[in-house]
Amino acid sequence: MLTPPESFGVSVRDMRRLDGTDVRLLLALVADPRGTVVAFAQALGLSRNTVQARMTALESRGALLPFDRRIDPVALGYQLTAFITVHVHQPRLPAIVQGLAQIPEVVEAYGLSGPSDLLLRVVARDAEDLFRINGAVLAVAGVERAETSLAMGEVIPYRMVPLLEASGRAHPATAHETLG
Amino acid sequence: MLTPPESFGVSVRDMRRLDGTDVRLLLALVADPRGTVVAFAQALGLSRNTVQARMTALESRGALLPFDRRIDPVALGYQLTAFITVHVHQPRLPAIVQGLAQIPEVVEAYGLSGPSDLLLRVVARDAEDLFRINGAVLAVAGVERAETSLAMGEVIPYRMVPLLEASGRAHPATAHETLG
DNA sequence: GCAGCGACTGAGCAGAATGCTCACTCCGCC
DNA sequence: GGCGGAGTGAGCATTCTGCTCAGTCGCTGC
Repeated sequence: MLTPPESFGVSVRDMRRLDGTDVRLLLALVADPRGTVVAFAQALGLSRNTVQARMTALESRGALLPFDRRIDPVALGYQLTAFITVHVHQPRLPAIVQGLAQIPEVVEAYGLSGPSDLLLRVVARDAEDLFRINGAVLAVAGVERAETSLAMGEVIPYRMVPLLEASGRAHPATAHETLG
Repeated sequence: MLTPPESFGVSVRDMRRLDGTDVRLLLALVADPRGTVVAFAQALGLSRNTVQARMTALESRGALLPFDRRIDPVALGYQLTAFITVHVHQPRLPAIVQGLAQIPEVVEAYGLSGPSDLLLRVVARDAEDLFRINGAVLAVAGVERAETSLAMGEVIPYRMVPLLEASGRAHPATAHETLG
């Protein structure tokens, strides 16, 4: 895996990769999601101006996913999480997805390669609720089989920090960075 | 069964359910993650004071998940997402989880009921990278089998709004709420 | 070698938001 | 009837934001 021709900084607007400064900013954001621009500027040893520019750039570049992601279903009363692998009549996939999207408890769905076609992440208030939801999934026209696995525990909570750190090492720094 | 209570992240938090006002605030937050307290107060027809109190309450209550969740792996150069179901030697589960946690690309992991023991969400830069990661998973002592399914598409992007709306209808309002 | 360009900086400024406190009002509850 | 929780409006010092401008630095292209 080669590093791109090493111009540093984000010169191209559509460039996907973040440079070291962006990564450090994200790390700071993780440490204090509601921190002020001023605080980050100080923490990163950058000027307020720069941080402000980077922040808006991150947003407009789509490096930040929607806020939905930060809402804990448990707080809403959905204590259970389950994963449902779904086998479908493939030609009808689009309609099936539409049908599944009607079920609020389906909080995420991926199309998969391999033996099963779809992987759903669902949340439920309790076991009975999960049973009902499972039924709702099966009721979607085109769904041929659904296998539910209850999440017994989130053994590794969603995390991006290790990747950020790896990414930071890969893109060491911009010209102006002198901090370790 | 295979649940050492403490090692699993999903502990029973003694959080009260969110009331209608909290839900409306979350909805507003989804609409504008960086919105100011003042703006939300106006949007919800509440006083600035109240919104401020609710916001801090939400945070301290743990209704908001870490910021990690909002970082898009694609922006970091991880173009691929895959799900790996893992069968393990169950008595060694805690050590296995520890081992898996060493792999940065494993961004999330759940203990499952049912045929497989673990479900991993992994990200990778490309196919070759995914192959390497798959190897790393298999190399963890105690892992007996791992089946990788590549995510071909995020057919339903992670979403909480439908649940919020349902939740809002379920908990109509607090005593002071008169707004629709 | 020099001009251009992009990234970063420091300064400045008006207006807005924050954090906090206080006094007061509702409303349900024991 | 008194209490406590939740909300309100006001006030105030401090801080942050959003924006602009002029200037520096280092690479890139001519």
